[in-house]
Formats: sequence, structure tokens, C-alpha cells
Amino acid sequence: MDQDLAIPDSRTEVRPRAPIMARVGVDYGLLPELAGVSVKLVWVYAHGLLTREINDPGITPLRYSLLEVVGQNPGLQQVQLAEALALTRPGTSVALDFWEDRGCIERRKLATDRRSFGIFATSLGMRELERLRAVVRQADAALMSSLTEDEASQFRQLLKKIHL
Amino acid sequence: MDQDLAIPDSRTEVRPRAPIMARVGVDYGLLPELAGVSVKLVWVYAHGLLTREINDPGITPLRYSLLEVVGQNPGLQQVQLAEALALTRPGTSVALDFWEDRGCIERRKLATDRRSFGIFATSLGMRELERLRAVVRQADAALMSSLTEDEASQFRQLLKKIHL
DNA sequence: TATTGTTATACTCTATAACTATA
DNA sequence: TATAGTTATAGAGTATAACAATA
Repeated sequence: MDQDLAIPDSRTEVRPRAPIMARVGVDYGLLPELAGVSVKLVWVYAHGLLTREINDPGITPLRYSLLEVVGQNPGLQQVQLAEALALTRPGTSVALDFWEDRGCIERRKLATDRRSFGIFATSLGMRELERLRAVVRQADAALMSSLTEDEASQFRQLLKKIHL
Repeated sequence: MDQDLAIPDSRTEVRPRAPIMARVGVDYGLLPELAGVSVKLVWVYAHGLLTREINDPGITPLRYSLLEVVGQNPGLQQVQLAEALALTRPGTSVALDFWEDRGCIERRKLATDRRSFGIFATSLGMRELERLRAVVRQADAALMSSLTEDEASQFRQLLKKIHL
């Protein structure tokens, strides 16, 4: 697999469609001053890195997040998963179908309320989750690779100060 | 307009669908450690803030960016605009149609190459751009409102170090 | 009557393909 | 033959609406 060491010079390939804003002859006006614009560019970059590192068109970052929460919280109902990840109920259904088709999760009928299920990761699902965690950690490290350790930890703190 | 002073406590209304990750009883596992996850949450927050501040469903952040570049670079061709903003040519066409319908830009036939146009902001377009700049600056300030001045400037620097 | 989950449907973005008019 | 721009079309992703089963 040639993606394992593809951290250093791969930024241009990995950024599929994002403006560069260091282009000769184009004046971006206010845009480079806006934090929001930089946030978007970083997000596009991060999403591209992760998508490439995962290397499986079916597994989106969001679907990985779902598997992560299922693995960490065995037996949650679909409504609870939907709320935890800010998904709609139909979206949750479809995403769980995806993981169920891959044998990674199972829906177990609840004895107490036969309308709903408890969602559990299978042992295959737990192995898949472990595999994805390594991949995701690597993509996140690649995202931070232009920062020092101190800068990266500052960056994480500042991000949380904004969204928490 | 009640949105003018809606900076302080409006975060929950402004964040339409983003997980909170400080929920009791749900373990998010690896997710809170990932910078990429925080970047996405901040982006969703920023997009929501800006969309609400603009308060016009037609004017997306991307369309504002286009008007900004047109205003700063009179006479660019559509292919150049497309490249500068990493848009497809069809996407550029449609976005320019939007601003042309609003009387904000005009396509002027080039004498040198009758296939293409020079794109210019009209005087109405320049006024609209000025109006939007104020709105966008305000949304960006709101995005940074939980940070001190120093933190905000650090944050901008770190973002650029990642995406530039 | 309200809730869980599913299916059907629609809407937005964005991407590609096909077309025109020029070069 | 290649390029600028447009129009048509198709694919994700995500939203709502309608439905079936159960409470």
C-alpha cells in the first residue's frame, strides 16, 4: 500500500477542490483575513486526507464516527445514536444498514420495548473499529504535521474553546 | 432586525445539526481527541453563523466569495474565476447567473476573444459587496468571540500554517 | 395519541457529459 | 482540433413526509 507513508508532499493531491489563495495575479480581498475561510480550507484538507487514508468509498468519516459511538456504547437505541451524532432517524437507519450489511453491527430486539433495538458492534465490527482508529489517528497526525507538538495542542484547545 | 445583536447566547440556535460531545451518558471514544472532528464542528458553527448573519437564502458563503474576487479583480474571465475559487466551469456559470440576475455583475464580451467574457462588478454589485463585507466581518467576529484577541490571532496563524 | 424505525421522496451541491460558438 | 461558456443530467448527502408496528 503506497498510502502508508504518504504524509509529506501529498498535500496537493489530497486537496481535490480547494482554492489556494496564494495565487499570483488574483486578489482575494477580505477572504484571507477571515478565520471562517481558513477553517473551511482546513476542513476540506482534513476531509480529503481522511477519505484517502480510509481508502474505502463506503466508509465516510461520519460512518466511522457512528461505529465509534456504537462500539463505545453497546446497546444504545437508534434514536439515541441519532441524537448523539445529530443525525436524522432515517439517516441513522441507512448508516446502520451499511454497517449491518458488512457484519459490523447487529440490531437486537429489546424485550422491554419491541418497537426499538439495542445496537451492538459484532466482534468483526470491533476489529474493524480498531483498524479504522489507527487509520484515523494517522490522518489526524498528517493534518497536524505542519505544526509542532505545542502548536498542535494549542490548536486543539482553541478549537474546543470555540465549539464547546 | 433582531439578528444584529445576536452574538452572545445564540450558539445553540445557530448550530443546526452538530453533535455536542459533552453529552451525559454517551462515550465518544476517540472522537474528542481528533483535531479533524473539532475542525468540522467549528466549520459547521461558522457556516451557520454566517448563513444566519447574511439572512438571504440565495447568498451562500461561496457566492459571497465569488463576488469578493470579482470585485477585487475586474475583468477576469470565467475560467480564471473558476480556477481561483476551485469551482467547476458550470458551477461558475450558474453562480455568475445568480449575481447577474441581481444586477451585481456583468459579462462584457471581449474584443480579443469572442468566446469569453470579462466579468465586472456593477456599481450596485460593489455596494452589495460592501454590505456583505460588513456582515461577514461581523460573523467572523462572532465566531472568534469566545477567544481573546491574542488567541484569535494565534488561531488564524495556526490555521494558515496548516492550509497554506 | 405518541414513539420507534423504515421507506419513499425531495432538495441542495456538486460533478460530468454533451452541446454551441468561437479560435 | 482545442477552448470558453452553457445547458442537461446524474450522483452524493441530507432533509421531510408518510407509513407500519408498538407503546
